[in-house]
Amino acid sequence: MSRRDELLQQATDYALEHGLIGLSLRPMAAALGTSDRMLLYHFGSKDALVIAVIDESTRRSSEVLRDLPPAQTVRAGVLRLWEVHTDGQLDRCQHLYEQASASGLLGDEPYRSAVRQSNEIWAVALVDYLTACGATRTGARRVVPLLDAALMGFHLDYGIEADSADLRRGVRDLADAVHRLTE
Amino acid sequence: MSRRDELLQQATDYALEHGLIGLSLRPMAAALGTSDRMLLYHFGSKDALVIAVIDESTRRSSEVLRDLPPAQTVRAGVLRLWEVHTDGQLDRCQHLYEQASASGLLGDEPYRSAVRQSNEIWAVALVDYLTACGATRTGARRVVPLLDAALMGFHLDYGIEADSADLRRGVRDLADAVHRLTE
DNA sequence: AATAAAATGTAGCACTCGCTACATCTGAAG
DNA sequence: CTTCAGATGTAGCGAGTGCTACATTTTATT
Repeated sequence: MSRRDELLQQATDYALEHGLIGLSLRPMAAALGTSDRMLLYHFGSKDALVIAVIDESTRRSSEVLRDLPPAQTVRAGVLRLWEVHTDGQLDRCQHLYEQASASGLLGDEPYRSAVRQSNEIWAVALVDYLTACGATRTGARRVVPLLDAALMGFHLDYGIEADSADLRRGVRDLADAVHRLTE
Repeated sequence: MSRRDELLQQATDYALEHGLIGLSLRPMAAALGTSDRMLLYHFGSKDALVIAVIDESTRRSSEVLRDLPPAQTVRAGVLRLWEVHTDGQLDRCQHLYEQASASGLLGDEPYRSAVRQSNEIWAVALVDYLTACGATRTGARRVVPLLDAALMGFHLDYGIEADSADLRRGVRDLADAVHRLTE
């Protein structure tokens, strides 16, 4: 593994823990046991580093989805998806995506492009998982926009305290709706 | 209107246009025809100013919802809600909320508290609108978590190009699901 | 008009930011 | 061993940050 790749792994870990918003090179470099100078040497600029981190985070999260054992039904699959969303690895990746997305809201680069690409990869992974749970491919594709939006919305609204009765019922309602739409 | 209130209105306008992330006092003050010194004098600190701006934005958006003529059915109401979401005033308020929410994801104050309060006010406004569209109060309350999450998710995913076929179908699916759940 | 209080302007402090110039070190090829 | 390119350390630049000290002007009250 090249030095750049090593640093990318560590930088992604750091960003997943500390967030993208307000990220600055010097504290990150210190935590990684290197210097801002080296990060810029290997990545070219802060923007390029941020893009690489977003890409790596997207890669990791879709890998999680690919390795997730399919559920018996689409309804169960959606419930499982939400469980995974609130669980360590994916939770942080989702945070990172949401931060990047919010940062790109007004069209600011590099977030806008990075987020769009990330979103496409994620949508494909979602479709694959739903089909593995028994949905037709067209049905899965049809329902992914709603599913993705609702999952992200739940995650953003209840991000910290992911354990309210309202939330649980909301997720159940979502699972039912998605199930019905893929029949 | 006190000087503070005048400045708050202008500051909110500015934040709605330029975003919360990376907001800094001096450019904002210059655009408002005042100085960072004065903003800090009237609001005490940047954090306090940001909180005030979030509150004002929340007030404006729930006012939009309160003044929105009810639709004939819940389904039509949801479609109307999405239209309003992509339309000038509310669109920007939603952007601001999403930026604040993303900033508070890891628990950072003052965003965390401000966002929670904003979210509660918004949920109440949503319930009121749904009931005005013919939903029962319990039905509306039940479905608001899913509705709010999905609307925000759509907004975040398709924030810039709010005109794709996928998105339109997603919104229609959401409207159907919400309609069914409030019957 | 005198006085207190609120509002504003000026200047700057201490700090962080991304980034760069330049020197140095390391390790493999010739 | 020499050479030379890639990797790293040191130091610092110029700009921007939130915020403050202090003086001054404006406004309202007695």
